[in-house]
Amino acid sequence: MRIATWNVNSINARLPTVLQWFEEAAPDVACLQEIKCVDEKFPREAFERLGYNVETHGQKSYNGVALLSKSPMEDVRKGLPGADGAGADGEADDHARYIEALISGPRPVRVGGLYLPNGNPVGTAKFTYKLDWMARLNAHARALLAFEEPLVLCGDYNVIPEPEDADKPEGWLDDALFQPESRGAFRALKNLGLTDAYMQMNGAPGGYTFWDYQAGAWPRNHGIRIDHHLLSAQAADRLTGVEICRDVRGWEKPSDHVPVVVTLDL
DNA sequence: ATGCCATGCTCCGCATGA
Repeated sequence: MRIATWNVNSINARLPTVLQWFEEAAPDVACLQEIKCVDEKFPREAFERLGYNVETHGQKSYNGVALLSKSPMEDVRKGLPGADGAGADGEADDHARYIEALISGPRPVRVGGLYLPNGNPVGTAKFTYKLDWMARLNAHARALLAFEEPLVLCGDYNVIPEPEDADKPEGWLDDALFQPESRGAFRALKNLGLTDAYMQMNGAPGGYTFWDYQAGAWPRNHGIRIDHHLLSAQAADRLTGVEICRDVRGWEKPSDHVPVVVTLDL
């Protein structure tokens, strides 16, 4: 069972590139982020032709997540608990950033796909929203872990966990992705009992998943590792591989993120 | 010190991203 995450930066602007990768990589499950469209404008048929069941939690212009699976999905959830209620400032949270389903099969696995808020600039409501969202994710992860089943929470976490996860960490010191509060909230997630799949399987510095479009970040390899798979113990026990599809960043009309795929022996 | 590049919409300039 191969489970992918990929922030595609607009599914409709990226469709030929995304389909090319799906035909080559053929993941069993894929979580997409930043589809940047409402459900009705998601190119559902293109993925159904490749054999996928499609669930979307879309939004106009910004954010939006999708979950694709070759096996049928059950228990589909769109939005974190509390996410469609009130945020810390009392305003309704209408960001489409989380989708989850139980992937059926001989050994079911629950997969949550997430697009964690960027949080820049630090010191604004955007940063407190990021931390508030991470607290809600923590509470939901805690509830899911109580099932003691294979669980994968993957997506664009918008957190650089450690200095080794950036080519130029000094350049990120003032950024929301590398604040002590952001890193601490990510660490708190792991401390619930979740395993960072990349660190378990490889852990070598330089496993970047994002390179900015600007300032020649890709040719200079000024990357960061911010797309992660966090695994429950029951999933981590069966983890056999992690692949960062780095070459996709060099394709024509690329996303600024690349796909990351974990393999579970389920 | 700023913008660089890319996206979608309010569409020819703005907001957002990381």
